[in-house]
Amino acid sequence: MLSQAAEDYLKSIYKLQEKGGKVSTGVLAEFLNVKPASVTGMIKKLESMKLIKYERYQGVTLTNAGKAIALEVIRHHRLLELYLFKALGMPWDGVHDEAEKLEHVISEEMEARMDAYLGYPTADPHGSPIPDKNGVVPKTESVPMTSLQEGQSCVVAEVNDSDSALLRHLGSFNLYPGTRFRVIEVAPFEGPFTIDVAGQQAVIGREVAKHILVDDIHDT
Amino acid sequence: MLSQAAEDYLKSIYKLQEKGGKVSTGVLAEFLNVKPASVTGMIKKLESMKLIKYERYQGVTLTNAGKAIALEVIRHHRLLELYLFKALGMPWDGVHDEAEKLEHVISEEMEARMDAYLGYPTADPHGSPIPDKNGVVPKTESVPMTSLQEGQSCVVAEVNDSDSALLRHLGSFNLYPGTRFRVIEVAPFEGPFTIDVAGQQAVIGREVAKHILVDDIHDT
DNA sequence: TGTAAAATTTAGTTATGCCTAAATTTTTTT
DNA sequence: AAAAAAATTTAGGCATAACTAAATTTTACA
Repeated sequence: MLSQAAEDYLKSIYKLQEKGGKVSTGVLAEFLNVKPASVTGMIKKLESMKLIKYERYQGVTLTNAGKAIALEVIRHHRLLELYLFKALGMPWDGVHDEAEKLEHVISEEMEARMDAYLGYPTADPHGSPIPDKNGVVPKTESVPMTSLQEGQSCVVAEVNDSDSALLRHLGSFNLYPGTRFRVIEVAPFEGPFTIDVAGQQAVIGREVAKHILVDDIHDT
Repeated sequence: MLSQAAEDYLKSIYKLQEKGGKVSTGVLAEFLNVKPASVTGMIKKLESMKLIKYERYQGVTLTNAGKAIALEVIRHHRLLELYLFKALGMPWDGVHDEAEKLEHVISEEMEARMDAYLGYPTADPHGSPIPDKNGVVPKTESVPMTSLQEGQSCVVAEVNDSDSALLRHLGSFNLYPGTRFRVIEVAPFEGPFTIDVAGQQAVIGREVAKHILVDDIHDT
């Protein structure tokens, strides 16, 4: 059985790999909040297990076996988030931390039962796609909110799930996945976005906007 | 934060203390499936944290602080068992293993939400009492099935939750907590019990009967 | 292109919690 | 009460996964 630490490394490598760019020792260390020297150690271990490929001073890549485990953990995480949200009514800014702990310990049986209870969902409460049991990740074609122009309307597709302060902030504007809004104004020089959400105006800073992916864009 | 291993020690000490008799290094080791030498080590650690009291070569006792943690873990375990059984429909012989892992990682928030969902229950699917949030354990006055006489009728109060083969066996006779049955015959020389459960006869061996606690006994 | 800066790896340490084997203490038996 | 048996503790190791500090390799720039 794989350790929780190892599972976290694989999950992190997957996420960083997804964002593009090479997954270096330093980037991984930063992401996992450990020192680079510690990452070197775990990399060797995972490499010896054939879960990643590694070239000294270069970076890591997941093997098929490693990717399968990463996706399994991510599936657990997102199913748990949605389950805790829907079945237990936990707030969307609280489910991430809980899922982070539970994802490593639930059985396949429990995973399957949550999946069935939820009706085989394809996205968690933050809009992130839930890989299916075969490791197939639902396709999405969402883009960062920062690429929007004045006058465009769109639907929130996905928001970063790990920053609960951000999530509470978005919640205060009713900016949940599925919510449609329209860009009223984009302040010049990388300034904030003023948007209209269900008749209410809200001002969203650049940094926040980077963490919001949107979908179904229309020019109005 | 206390390690999972330490929590398991405290929980085990509590359970062994409950059964009466001194909780010696050897008994704890046997119960936890580790070697006595390992127990000595953890005992020292828990003692230094003032969670247990210990006298060399004598045995351990929980302090109030230690007992509080033990009861918290047991509360998690039993709430989880009932939750998995009721909310996710997991079989009663499967919930123990899952709860064993989850009990160490759920938050107080999740505990409270499961508690509310379940209507503040006082017993798990195997009839074991669920301590409340203040560590108060519901009183029960059940006795081992082995103390029954021929002709007596009673209700199943509690069965050992950790032996899933036993649970499946009992399930096949519909012997769940709350089920009433009557003793038809007790074979001599420590022999098996023949009982009547809802019109069906069943033969229950001594060893199995030891793991069944009963309640509400009537002579018929 | 050579040197300084940055990134990475190696070497050695720490903490947890388990193990075995040997030493010690307690209990039981004769 | 002494000797044998049983229980417990000590001593020394192992694996995991982190850390710091020092050495090495790569990259970047002047």
